[in-house]
Amino acid sequence: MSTIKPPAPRDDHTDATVRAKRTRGGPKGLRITDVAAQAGVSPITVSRVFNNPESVAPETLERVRQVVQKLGYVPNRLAGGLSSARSRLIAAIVPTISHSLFSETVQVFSETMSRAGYEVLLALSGYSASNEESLLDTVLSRRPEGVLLTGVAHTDSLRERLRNVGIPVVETWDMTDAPIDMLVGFSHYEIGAAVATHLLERGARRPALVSANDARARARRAGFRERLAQAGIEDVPEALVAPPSSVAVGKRALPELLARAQDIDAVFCGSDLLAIGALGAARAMGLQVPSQLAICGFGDLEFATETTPQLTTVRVDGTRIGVNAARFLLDRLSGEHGADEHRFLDVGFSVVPREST
Amino acid sequence: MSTIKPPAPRDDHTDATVRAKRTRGGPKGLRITDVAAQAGVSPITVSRVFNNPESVAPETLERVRQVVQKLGYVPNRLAGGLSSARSRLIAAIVPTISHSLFSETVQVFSETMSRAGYEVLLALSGYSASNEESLLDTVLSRRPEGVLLTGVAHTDSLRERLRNVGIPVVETWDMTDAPIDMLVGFSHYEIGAAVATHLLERGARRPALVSANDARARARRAGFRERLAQAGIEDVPEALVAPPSSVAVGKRALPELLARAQDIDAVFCGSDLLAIGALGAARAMGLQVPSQLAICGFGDLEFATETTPQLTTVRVDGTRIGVNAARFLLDRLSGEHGADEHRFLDVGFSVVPREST
DNA sequence: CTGAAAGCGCTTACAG
DNA sequence: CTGAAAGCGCTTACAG
Repeated sequence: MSTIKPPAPRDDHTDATVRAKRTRGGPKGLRITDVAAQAGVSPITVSRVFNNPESVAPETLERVRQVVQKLGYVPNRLAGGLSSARSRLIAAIVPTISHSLFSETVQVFSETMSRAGYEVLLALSGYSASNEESLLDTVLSRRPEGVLLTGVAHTDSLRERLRNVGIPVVETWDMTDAPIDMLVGFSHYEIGAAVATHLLERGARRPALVSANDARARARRAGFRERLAQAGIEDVPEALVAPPSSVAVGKRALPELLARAQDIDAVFCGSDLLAIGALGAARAMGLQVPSQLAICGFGDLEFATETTPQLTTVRVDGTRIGVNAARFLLDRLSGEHGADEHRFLDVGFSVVPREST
Repeated sequence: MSTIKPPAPRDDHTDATVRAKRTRGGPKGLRITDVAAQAGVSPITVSRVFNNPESVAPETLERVRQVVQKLGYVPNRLAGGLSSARSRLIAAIVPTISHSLFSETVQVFSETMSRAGYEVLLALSGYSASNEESLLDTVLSRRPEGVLLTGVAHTDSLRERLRNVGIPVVETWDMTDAPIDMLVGFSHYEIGAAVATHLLERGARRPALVSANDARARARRAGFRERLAQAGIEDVPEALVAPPSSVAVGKRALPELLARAQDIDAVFCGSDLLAIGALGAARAMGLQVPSQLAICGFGDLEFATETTPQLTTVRVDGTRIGVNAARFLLDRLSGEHGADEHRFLDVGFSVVPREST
């Protein structure tokens, strides 16, 4: 009997020895080699069962799948992603999902991506462009294959970075001539103008504004003011409010405005929640809505139509944005559309006047 | 001159050669070795700059950071996670985030996790336990360090799997004696009972129910019916509705109920949206709310308080759930609390009667 | 249809 | 405070 032991012929043993030597972490989970050994195939074949099952013989496929099932093996996508440079991850950076129109977009975006085999990494930026930029770095560390962004007001550095990494990007919920890559949105400027037109047509003489101060709110404000200016109205009382917009904030904003200009006869609010708050305040002050004071919101939240028929609102299709943003990304990822094809979709909006409800 | 070329002594060169040989994917992004070379340190030191900066000399730290900044290097967390067995990922599996109370929970959960250096993988299960189970596998393939689950009604196989992987788990938005690990929620059964009590106290003699058919809705239904049974009311007209619950669905449900039992004087609806729909239907039928028909919702959505003071509702603190779920997970991850400490928090609820608004 | 070898880009566990 | 060696668990790009 030789005293020099030859290396164990079985992989099992070798692996165990090597692992014991390193002692990284505790007992490790199942690896592809465990499944391969049990099924009597090579690890590559197991990999194929997950990633390219058509290329595996039916019997082999079945055998491997049974072992996978029996062992409860779940492939490690950190390893898979590293090796294949395909993370199967999509990042979505949105300001917020609570009390918000964006939640609809994220919902359908996530559903659509999930159906296509991608998972969604959610990052909440809270309306700050610099915050968004630092979140992007965090998110890029996962090597996502695509990114959904909210709005078009990003830092230059974010824009540049994203162009450099070369993954597909969709900007949403806004409009610009110079998107980073693709875009699904609508014009906030046009909304402001349309609301101004609507209010003027309804006889408003002294319109006011309750608005947040983010990029999109500013665009609506600009459209609103410029349209009013065309009609000779230059002085537009404004109440700027900090996010998150809420009923309570709207309730406080209206009296403020009226204190500054008591002849206000119309208010454009940055969201339906603000509009509902303004409506509450108007009622409390004995003002008739809309006869004495017209109020317009933004977002057309489902409940608002039902509960506050006095309010005009602006309807925007967050679901359509989410679905199409996903499609744009998926088409690019599947190679159906080239990287030079900067697709663009304006989903539009509609002003929903009080009478129509 | 020898014709046999020795291996290049510089790493730079070797790397390039090796990479060219493999040609996996196109031109690769920056790696930690690129930063290391430029900064004149080893890759391990660069790694430390990101993961353990205190252990690096101040000058070295500064130098490396400058190179990182200049190059725009973003570490690859697929590689980092694989190597360290720390993915810095937390999975959140929720039924939906649109029109929903869960969006609040996800929002604060995500914010809290993000502040602690974790990212959130969002998975939308849509109220199906089997769907939830298959989503879990997808999600586990990313090797998350913790999982947030909605509700306590999971498949046995999900429960077992999750116990096996041994990562911290928080179940939320419900209550049970046998959680998988930790829990932050409240009792839907108790809510049903409390609403029944409330309606009875207000003089209801013939209460009805509009409810979805998921596990939590069933628990509320059970509490509602059992409390009514104690008061001698065994026959409770019910309308079962499919998710997603909406104003429109509530609007249709009420007439259905009344067609079956025209003497109904109170309705407990599974959500505020349903309640608002029922309110609309009641108005359309000329019924006074609450004097002729009391309506109770669930969720206490912000707008509801303001716009529909006729409705009673049940207030539940989704934000508190999210914050505490995150804390539970983080405490466990930081090692402050052992894996045997199955923490538990009942955040309770409150019935908000119509008068209080 | 299947597999052996090499590599993806990091970090661990030492040692100094 | 810093680094050389080895390994994390997969997949690619062949070859057969």
